[in-house]
Amino acid sequence: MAPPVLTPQSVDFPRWYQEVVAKAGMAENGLVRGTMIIRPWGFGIWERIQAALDARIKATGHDNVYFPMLIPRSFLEREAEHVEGFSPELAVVTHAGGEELAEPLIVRPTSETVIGDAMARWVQGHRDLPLLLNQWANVVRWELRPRLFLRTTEFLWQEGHTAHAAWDEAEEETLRILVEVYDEVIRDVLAVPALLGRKTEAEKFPGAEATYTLEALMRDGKALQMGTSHNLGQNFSKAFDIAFSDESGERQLAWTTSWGVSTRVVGGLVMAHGDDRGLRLPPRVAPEQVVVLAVKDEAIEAAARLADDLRRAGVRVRLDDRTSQSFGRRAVNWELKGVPVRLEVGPRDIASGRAALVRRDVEGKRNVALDTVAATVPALLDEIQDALLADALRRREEATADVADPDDVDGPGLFRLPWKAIGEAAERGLAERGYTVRCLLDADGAVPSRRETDLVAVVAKAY
RNA sequence: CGGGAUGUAGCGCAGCUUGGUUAGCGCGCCACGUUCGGGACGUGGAGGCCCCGGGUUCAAAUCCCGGCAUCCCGACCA
Repeated sequence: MAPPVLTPQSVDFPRWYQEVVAKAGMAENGLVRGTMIIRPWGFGIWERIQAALDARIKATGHDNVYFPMLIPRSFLEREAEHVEGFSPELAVVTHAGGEELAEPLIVRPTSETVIGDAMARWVQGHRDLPLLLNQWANVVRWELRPRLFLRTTEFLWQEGHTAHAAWDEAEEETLRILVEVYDEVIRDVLAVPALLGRKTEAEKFPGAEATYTLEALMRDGKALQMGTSHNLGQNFSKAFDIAFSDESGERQLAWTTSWGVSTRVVGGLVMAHGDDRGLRLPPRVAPEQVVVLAVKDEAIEAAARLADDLRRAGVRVRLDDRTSQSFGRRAVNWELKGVPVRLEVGPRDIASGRAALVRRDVEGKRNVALDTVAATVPALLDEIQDALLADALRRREEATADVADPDDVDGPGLFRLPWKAIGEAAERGLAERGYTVRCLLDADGAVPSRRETDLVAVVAKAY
């Protein structure tokens, strides 16, 4: 037996993560500290996520736009909490064109300010509302401790920015994005079950009135924020004068929202599903859903035919006919990359009209008929998609404990306890021990409304 | 910004203490052959500003001074 491909998760989870990201060909460090080179396999996964998000963002009525990456420093300073929140992590351009700039430029850490400025011009009357915008962009935040995908200096994301005529419309928008866009993609595409809730005052976005979040459990018992949606109230419309004339001709300030999902979710996908052999990709995000592996030269032709059948059945398929490499090496490699299904075709299979089918999500191989298997694969991919979600949900349930008191919070996993039992003082106490309130839920485990008082806090260590 | 460590081939490392032939090993890469149903093996080969700058010395990867970069542990975060 060859030595293990990866450091086992149980031995050193962070090391496992770094190794799997590198060996699966997902990403590596860039030349500048904290930056990331996303390799084809990693970018392929991101493109699938991006497509799923983009489709739902458009389906809910938003239009894509693009704003510049450079922002005058004075702009950021308009919203007090916002500057305070971001100023430590800004990258600033002080020189350009061979000269020192009169006003330094900020490389955007997020775009509320520039988009707010444009909105102030674009919104004049109530008929201009709601204004529903989204942009795909890169942003820069000078993070102190970067980790590939999870926290990089520069990252890719989408940021939605909307303006509304009334508070409840903004609130509705904030929650619609959370539920109809983010949760759907994270659950149905990434097969990651997330808890949807509200952030505490301590954890909310700088400048927001309320921040909603999707929190997912990773395999080491830590939580990861997969996305956020903010109701900005009138904070930014005050700062940027986003105002409109209502039906009665009164001048009113608009209510705005912003929301984002970043390349961080790729890291979440890795840590939610990956095992000691590598990635386990849900079929809907897998750049290749099936690999047909020709065991020997004599089998290449039959393998190619099978790959064609699969392609016609609508499956993203890759033919591996690199017979100059050993079978074992290739098998290990596809497992590292997490391709959901592998079909092995060798001379012995051809002789008996079959192929060996290997699912990445479960142990074992089984024989299937070479000429009919293609037709059954789409249903099998759905089954794998569901199985990964079920597995992640089961893990989360097993790792969730109900406790009565902050002092009972100890060890990995999620802890549910009454928010009243914590409060803002104990929240700081938990933070000293490395725990944060990930989100607040209502008594039924749903997103709490603004007025609810009987809240449940979910506490965990987080990335 | 504090504490710790490291910069030598694409990657992982040895050599440095005690300066001295042509700087070495494993993986990877290239060629050929034998292999090939779970990380194959043999033979041959390519690949180095030993992080940068200065100093000591007949002689520096090795000793000294300065710089830069990266990694790990804490405080900030999508």
